[in-house]
Amino acid sequence: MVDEPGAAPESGTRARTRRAILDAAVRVLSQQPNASLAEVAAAAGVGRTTMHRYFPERADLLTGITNDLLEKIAAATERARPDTGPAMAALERLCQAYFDLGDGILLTVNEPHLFTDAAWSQESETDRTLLRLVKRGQAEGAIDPDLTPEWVQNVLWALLYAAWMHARDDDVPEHDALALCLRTLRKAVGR
Amino acid sequence: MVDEPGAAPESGTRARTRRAILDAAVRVLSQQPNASLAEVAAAAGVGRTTMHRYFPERADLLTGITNDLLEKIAAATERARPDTGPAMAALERLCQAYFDLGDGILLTVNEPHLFTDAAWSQESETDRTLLRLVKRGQAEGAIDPDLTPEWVQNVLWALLYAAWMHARDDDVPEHDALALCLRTLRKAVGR
DNA sequence: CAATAGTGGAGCATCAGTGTTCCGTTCTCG
DNA sequence: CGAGAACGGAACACTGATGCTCCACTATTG
Repeated sequence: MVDEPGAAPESGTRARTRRAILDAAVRVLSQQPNASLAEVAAAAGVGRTTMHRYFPERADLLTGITNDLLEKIAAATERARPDTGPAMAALERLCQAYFDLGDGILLTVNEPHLFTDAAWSQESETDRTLLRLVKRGQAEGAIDPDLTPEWVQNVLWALLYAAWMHARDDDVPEHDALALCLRTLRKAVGR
Repeated sequence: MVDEPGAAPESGTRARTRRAILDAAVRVLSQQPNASLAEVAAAAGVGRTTMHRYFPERADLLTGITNDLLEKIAAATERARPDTGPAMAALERLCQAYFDLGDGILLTVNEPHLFTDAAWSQESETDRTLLRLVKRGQAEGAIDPDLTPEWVQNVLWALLYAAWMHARDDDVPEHDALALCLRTLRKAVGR
C-alpha cells in the first residue's frame, strides 16, 4: 500500500513490525480462524501491547489484513500480465501468481466471514480483469464457452484452495500441488 | 444414525427437535462459523435451555453435527452406487449425491476446524470408496492417470464447494450450478 | 552520550458466551 | 381427562477475550 495521503510515512522499524504482525495474523488465522489476539501476537513475536498500538481493535487488524491481501492480489494480477499472449497461458500465469500468495489464499477463499470490510465484497478491479480475460479466452476459442466467466472465476479459486490444502494436509510438495492444480485448471476450463 | 446400543430410543418429539437443532446448526454455522449457541437455538426455534438438554456443551453439538454429516455422506455414497457401471458415470452420480447435501458441504469443506472429533479426521469408509472408484476409473482408462486419487478427491470437494458458493452468493439456480459443476468435473478429471 | 522511538509486561474493567439451575407452562399420549 | 414428558424463560456464576493504561526497559539515531 502506498502511504496514505497526509499520513506520515512509517519508520523502518515500524513498517517491519507491522509486516511481522500482518504476516503472522494471516498465518495463524488461516489455520485457526478463532485464534485470540494474544495468539497472533505471540506468533508475531510481539507483545500484546505492541499489537494494540498498530491495530487498536480486532476489526482494525482484519481490515489491515484485508487491505494487505487485496494489494498482494492486485500486484500478483499485474505481474501475471493477464492481457498478454494467449488467454489460456495468461490464465495459467495468473493461477501460478495467486498460488504464490500462500496462506493468504486460504483466508481469501475460506474465511470471507472475517472481512466485514466494504472493500472486500465489492467487485474489485482484479475481478474485472479476470472476467475480461476469461471472456477473451472464450472469444479466442481457447476457453469452454459453456462455462460462465463467473463460474470459471470460482473454479480458479476453488482449485487454488484445493491445491493449498493438498500441500498442507496431505504432505505434498508445493511444486507438485501447483502442477496438479494447473493441469486440472487447463483441462477443466479449456475447450 | 441407528440407536446406540443400550440407549433408549428417542421419542418422536425428541427426535424431531433434535433434527431441528442439528439442521439449524448446520444452516447457521455454514454461514457464520462463530455464531453463538443462542443464535443457533433461535434459528432452530428452540429455547437455549432446550438445546442444552440435547447438547450439554458446545463440543457435544459439534460432534452431533459431525456424526450426522458423516452419516448423511455415507448414505449419499451408498445411494450413488459407486461400484456400478462406468467409473466416470459413477463419479458424477457421487458428485450429484453430495451436492444434494446442501449446506453440509460448506461446513465439510470450509470449516474442518470446528470438528475436533476423532471420527472426522480419520480416513472413513467413504474416503476409501471414493479413492477406490478413482483408481478403477484410471484402470478403465476413463480418468486421467496423471492425477493422484487423493487430488481427485480434493478437486471433487472443491468443485462442490465452488458450486454451492456460486449458487448462494451469485444467485445462480442450484440446478445450473450443479450442471456447471458436473461438466467441469468431467472435463477436469476425465482423460 | 542524550533524546526519542519503540517495545513489553502487569494489571484492571468490561463484556459476551457459556454452563447450569429452578420453576412454571404447554404438549402429548395412555 | 390426567400424568408425565417436553419446553422456555429468568437468573446466576464463571471464564476467556478484549480494550486500555501505566511504567520500565531497550534500541535507534542525531
